[in-house]
Amino acid sequence: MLAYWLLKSEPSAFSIEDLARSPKRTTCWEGVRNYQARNFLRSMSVSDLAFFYHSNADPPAIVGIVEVVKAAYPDHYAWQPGSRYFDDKSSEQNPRWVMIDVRLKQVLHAPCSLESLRGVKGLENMELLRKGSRLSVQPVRKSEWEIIMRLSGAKIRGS
DNA sequence: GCCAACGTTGGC
DNA sequence: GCCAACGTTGGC
Repeated sequence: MLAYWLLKSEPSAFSIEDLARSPKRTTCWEGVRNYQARNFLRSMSVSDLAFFYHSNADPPAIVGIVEVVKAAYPDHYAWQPGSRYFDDKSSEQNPRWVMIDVRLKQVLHAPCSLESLRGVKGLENMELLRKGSRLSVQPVRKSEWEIIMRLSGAKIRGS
């Protein structure tokens, strides 16, 4: 069963333009260091779709659509001393954190700013819009996905 | 830059 | 197990 997600990235760290320039428009999604977010990464399957969201941006917005092309595997950055993602409690023998690979499917012609999504009927319970929401990996309901796809004018089929 | 909302850490 | 202190996220 195809599932839908939302992935946050600060464009100053890694933007949708960076992804568009990446080899095969594909990147690993490393650095998630929150247990709830990690568990969502583990739940992802190849061919699941996700919104690419620019956080700490002007304006914060959903800017594209990516596809999961590799399911969760150990995040080796956690083992690298000096990496900003280093975690001495993670090891090759006992990996604590995981990453996935995603490929860019589409850059939205009309990005959906956070502000523009507030008040949209059907998005009342969306995690992204919850006050104080900080989850960097979050599930998106199919109904929410379809509403946003329509708003953005994106052409990808959601089935 | 401010600060609310979190998650984590560590003393007890 | 509680909870205060602290660090981080991320909108504004």
